[in-house]
Amino acid sequence: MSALSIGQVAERTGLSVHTLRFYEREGLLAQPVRRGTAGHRIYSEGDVDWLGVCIRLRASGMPLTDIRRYTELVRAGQGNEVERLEVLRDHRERVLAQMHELNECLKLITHKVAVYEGRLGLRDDFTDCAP
Amino acid sequence: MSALSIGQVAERTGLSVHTLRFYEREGLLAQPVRRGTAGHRIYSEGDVDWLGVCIRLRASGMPLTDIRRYTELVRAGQGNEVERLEVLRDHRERVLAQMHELNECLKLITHKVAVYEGRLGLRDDFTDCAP
DNA sequence: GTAGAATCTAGAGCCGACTCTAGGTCAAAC
DNA sequence: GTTTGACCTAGAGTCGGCTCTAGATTCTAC
Repeated sequence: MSALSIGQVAERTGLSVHTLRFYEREGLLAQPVRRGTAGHRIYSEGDVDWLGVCIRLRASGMPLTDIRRYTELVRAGQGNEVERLEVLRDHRERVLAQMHELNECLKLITHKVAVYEGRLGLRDDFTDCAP
Repeated sequence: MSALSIGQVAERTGLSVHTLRFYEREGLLAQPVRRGTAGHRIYSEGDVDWLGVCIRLRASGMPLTDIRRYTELVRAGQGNEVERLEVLRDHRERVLAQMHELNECLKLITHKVAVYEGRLGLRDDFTDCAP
């Protein structure tokens, strides 16, 4: 199984080494990272995969505390699938809501862009700061 | 023209009075809020509309500094449509990127939800009514 | 006219999520 | 054999975006 240094993982994930250590302290890793000589972290491919999941969850707005909770459930092993499902479903709801919100915003922006393009392309008509 | 107190605007927009004052300090309002006797703020319907735009922009992840920049352009009046367009188009790009990211996350979650649902559906044991 | 609610300003405090610093260990390259 | 660079820990600092406090004033209802 591959063994990666924190620097290599940083490069692969796009997270800084600082952030990787920070995430570990925060309990976001499914299992404690292996250590080599002098206590250097040794990441497995599985660790990197898990980090990938965390990154996705973060990018979609899940707070660290929720990611930690989910991680803890996974770490605890089988028997808590119902709770994991709950966490995931809750987050899915929030993601969907967020997508809806983004869509509304997109409509607004697209409208405004059209207004300004029209104004520039054709002639001045004064529909100023209307929403 | 309607005249609203800060409390009424708070109720309408869902922002707190604190946040309304904060936004004003931060220069997010298209024009300075009118003041009544004793310096109490008097918001117009237009102010509320503009706040609605700000709220949308915030909800879609635009930082306050960018909203302020856009506000300043609007406040400066006609002649800077090109710059306004640039701000809007840039943000649209970011919104689209964010939607893409959310979509990826949604796929991941949906997949995981399916996995857990499958696992629960197949093996029905004491994981059923877990607290 | 007085109690209680709403408003004002200036400024402090808080929270999440990093981000960086200081001071140290260690392996390998020159 | 020392210098370089990647790594370590503990803890401090930063930043964005609010959120709250203190102390004063003013509006509203009785």
